[in-house]
Amino acid sequence: MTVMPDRHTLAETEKAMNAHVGGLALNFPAAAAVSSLYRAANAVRLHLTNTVLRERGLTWTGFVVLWVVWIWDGVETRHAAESAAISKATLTGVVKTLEARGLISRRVSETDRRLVNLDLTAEGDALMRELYPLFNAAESEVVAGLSERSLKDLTRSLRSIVTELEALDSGTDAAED
Amino acid sequence: MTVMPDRHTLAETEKAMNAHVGGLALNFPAAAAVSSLYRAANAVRLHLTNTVLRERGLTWTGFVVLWVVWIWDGVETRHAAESAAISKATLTGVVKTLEARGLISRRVSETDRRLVNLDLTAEGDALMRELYPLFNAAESEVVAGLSERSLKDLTRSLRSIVTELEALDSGTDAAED
DNA sequence: AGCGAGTCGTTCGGCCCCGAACAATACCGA
DNA sequence: TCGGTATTGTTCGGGGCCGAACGACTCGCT
Repeated sequence: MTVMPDRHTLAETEKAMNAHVGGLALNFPAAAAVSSLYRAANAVRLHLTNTVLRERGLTWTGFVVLWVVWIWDGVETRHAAESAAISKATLTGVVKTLEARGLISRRVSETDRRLVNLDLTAEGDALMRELYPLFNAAESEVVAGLSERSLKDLTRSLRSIVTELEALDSGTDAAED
Repeated sequence: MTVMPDRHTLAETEKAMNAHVGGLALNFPAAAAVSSLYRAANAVRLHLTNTVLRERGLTWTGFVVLWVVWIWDGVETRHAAESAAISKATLTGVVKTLEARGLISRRVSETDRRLVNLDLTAEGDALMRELYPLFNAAESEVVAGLSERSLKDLTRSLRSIVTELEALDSGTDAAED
């Protein structure tokens, strides 16, 4: 087995970056943070998918949608999309998949016929009751290396980024005057 | 305009969670961290894509691959896939797209005919030289709300998670004795 | 020399993912 | 009442994304 991974080291990457853009006035800590954020999110999704979800035939996004519907005892699709942080178009496809597996049901609202309500089937509910504790245990393992304090700070910083982005994006096309 | 977003509040979500799984011995801080991590990564990708990449006809992943090849002055595809944190299968498709746009070139290695070397074309190089400073400025904006100290801690914690995951995943099917 | 084991990039099938365009529906002011 | 405007979920087209299977290739061993 190779002890030294053949992928490039952090220090090597920084060196190569400097050789290319060292002269420019760039924000390296910001680049490092964004890069780490993306890598970590990907790694976590991959790990949780492979250790918990795949053997049950669920994808990450499918599980997230299931979770949202479960926690709220059924939701309208527009809220489900926002809670799962995916577009409405994506949600339509994911729900179709989950519906085909008998885990979720769609029901057009009677008071507003544009709306569609999502509910778990009995099977979906049973699955989540069994699966979520396992999923959460895997989540625990993922952040086990962080102190309680670090974990709290991490969560706060990440939420701060999300908040910042919401402000930035919503202000983009709004009136300035 | 609605001041109060109609999506569920953090506190409301926790309340609903407690109602469902409050009796179980779960790790809530871990769940909050993972959830925040995923949301933040998605939000950042969406924001940077829409503000910088889309107008140039680039996707997030396409840009990352371009960046990796740029920084290293050409790489073998296996290293590019790992650096970009995507599978080899995905890389094949992304490279095909970038190649069709004349930004990247493929060249079979002469010493080992299994390997393929990736290089930027002159056009690709010019694009990165112009684009990366803009991209980095947008990255700066994303993390502008964090103090220097918070940013550093954030990056360290995220890297720690990645490291932890690499250990977990590689140890899964390896010999234990 | 040659064969078996390992590694490389590609292909394939299935799903996620999004923005844009769309039809159905609801709401509101004249 | 009724026409304009806004909102909802869906469809469509183009890509990203992965694991599994595969053919091409290399290398160590005999």
